[in-house]
Amino acid sequence: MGITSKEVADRCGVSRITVDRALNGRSGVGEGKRAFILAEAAKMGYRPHYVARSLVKGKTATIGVLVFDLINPFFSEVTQAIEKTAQANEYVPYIMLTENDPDKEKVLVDMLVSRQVDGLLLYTVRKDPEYIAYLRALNIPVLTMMNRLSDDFPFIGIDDARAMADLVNYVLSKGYRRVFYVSPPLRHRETQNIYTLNNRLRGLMDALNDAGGGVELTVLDVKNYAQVLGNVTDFRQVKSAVLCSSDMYAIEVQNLMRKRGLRVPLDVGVAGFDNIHFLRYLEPTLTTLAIPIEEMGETAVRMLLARINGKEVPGNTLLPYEVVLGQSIV
Amino acid sequence: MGITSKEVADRCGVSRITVDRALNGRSGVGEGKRAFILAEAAKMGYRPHYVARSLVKGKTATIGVLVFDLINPFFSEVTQAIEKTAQANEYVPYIMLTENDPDKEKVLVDMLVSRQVDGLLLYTVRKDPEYIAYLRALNIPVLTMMNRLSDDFPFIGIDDARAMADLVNYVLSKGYRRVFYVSPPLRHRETQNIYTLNNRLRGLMDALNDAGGGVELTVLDVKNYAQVLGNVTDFRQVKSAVLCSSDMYAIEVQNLMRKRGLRVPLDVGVAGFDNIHFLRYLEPTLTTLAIPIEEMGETAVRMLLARINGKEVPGNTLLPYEVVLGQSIV
DNA sequence: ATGAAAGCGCTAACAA
DNA sequence: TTGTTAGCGCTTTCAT
Repeated sequence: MGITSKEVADRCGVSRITVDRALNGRSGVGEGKRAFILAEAAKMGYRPHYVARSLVKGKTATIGVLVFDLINPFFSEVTQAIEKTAQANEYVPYIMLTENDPDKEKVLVDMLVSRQVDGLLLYTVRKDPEYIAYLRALNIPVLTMMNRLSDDFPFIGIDDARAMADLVNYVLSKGYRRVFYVSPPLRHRETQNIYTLNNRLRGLMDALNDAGGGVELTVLDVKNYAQVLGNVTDFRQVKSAVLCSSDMYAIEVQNLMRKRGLRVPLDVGVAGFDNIHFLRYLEPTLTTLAIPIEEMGETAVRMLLARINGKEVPGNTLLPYEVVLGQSIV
Repeated sequence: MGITSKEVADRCGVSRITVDRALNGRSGVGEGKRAFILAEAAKMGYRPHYVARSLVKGKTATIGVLVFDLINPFFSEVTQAIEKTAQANEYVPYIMLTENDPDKEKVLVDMLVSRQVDGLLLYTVRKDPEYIAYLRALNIPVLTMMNRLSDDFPFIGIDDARAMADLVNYVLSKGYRRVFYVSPPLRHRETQNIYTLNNRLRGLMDALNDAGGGVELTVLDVKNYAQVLGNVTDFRQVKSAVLCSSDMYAIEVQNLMRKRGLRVPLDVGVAGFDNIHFLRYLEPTLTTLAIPIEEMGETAVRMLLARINGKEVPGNTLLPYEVVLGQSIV
């Protein structure tokens, strides 16, 4: 295909290794000769062959990244930060999507490891012991994000339970006494990794308990939550709010309410979770919990690269979060 | 690192090549022996070394994908389709973001080629002849998407001009006689590749011309378009609509109007372009132009893989589009 | 400062 | 059916 270092060497009348030294800025080649070689190489359109280099070095300067999808802005935003940070460190990420398919997750990890990624950054949807053992046996750094998997792998995320509790306390402080909680199905607790979702629900429960009762809670972890919510007509009887496990649900709920002619927050309050970039386009502004999405992607990559370079990293990194006071809760 | 095929061979008392044949389903190995080797390999945790294979095959089964960013849903959606299609064909995409930086674009292409991608799929922001010559000299298949670059590289997209014209004709048919057009800056025509944007503007102009005048047009290709639009108070004097080069602008405009207490579409019409997935969460529903985003990503990868496999593909692929009749234009 | 030899893990071509 | 030889393009000893 391309020009090889051998061809450059022949052209310059030196050995391959001398070309290598010149090209990679290593010592052991005279300045004049180095300049000459560089010029010749450029003229010939020489380009280093990363695959060959990887083979001999045993490092590819790639990382494998597994996320849910790219439709949910939370993931596309964190993925963007991951790509940016990797790029800045001259690593290239393999970005692969699991789409909530545990089997696919395993296949993808296998594929990535075959391609000799130097490390893995996982938003995992699995949590079975076989998978943990499998990952451990890979003998490459693995970092988990948001959905914690096991003590074997450093984790980065936020304290979801406390975050949700803080958000709920804020809502309660505004006098809301009836709460609907919208979340994806929480039934598959045993098989799927829903660490994050579980913690958010737990935080909600804890906050309500600590408030000493008196607040009515309805958990809507069903696909047709919109229908169920649509049948509720007496939002104003008790001051009511719909809390959501993510901003995407909150946006849906806001529209649902608008369609029914209900005003947010006058008739019913709404709160989200994540603080995706997209919220800036919404009106009324959404009360939500800000995860430092960009910082998380960036820190995750940095920590993974540190591990790859043999440095130790904390086993548990919880980033700061913030309750965002929007107009949807008053 | 991992187990090599040589180790499996030693363990099985055969030669490396026999293991290779067994593992890759090639002929030239007895069935009993094959089964035995496969079992041993699995037991030992053997995993093919893709880097070594790539080196000898001269193919990496990777493609380089350059897109703008992942924040804009248009790109994250098309990228998702690209990843999915690549994955289904056992290719892995390197997804890299240019963020509208022409210099970065070149650096990234260089990096990808060094990593021996089998082909490139570009949403390019450059269009200078040097770049075209450079890409041609790479001698690997290059496919361009949305922003056409040159006849040298197959292109996939939609007929932006006709699409915009169709959309505008629909708007005019509703009696709108005053049009504001919101677009990113169109000034850097000479240096940046704004093929798509240019065509959309041209389609708008053409449609207005064909309508025989009588329609007032204001092009807002400035960063502070919101301010300018904010100063317009007489939307209802002449039936007015704000058309946008993309849905993201249209969403911003809708909110802008809502903030000012103006009703869409009663006081002013709004139309977007792209039909991003996110629109389903908006109210009132947006009139827009549907690009088959998923189909585009899928077809682009398919065509690129066809080229990689030595097949010819059309130089110009225009996908069907559709005017989506939302509530924001009546 | 320069080069020769060896090898990363795999596979294509040829031999037996 | 099985194995040997050679080599992909590069880099790491070790020698000169």
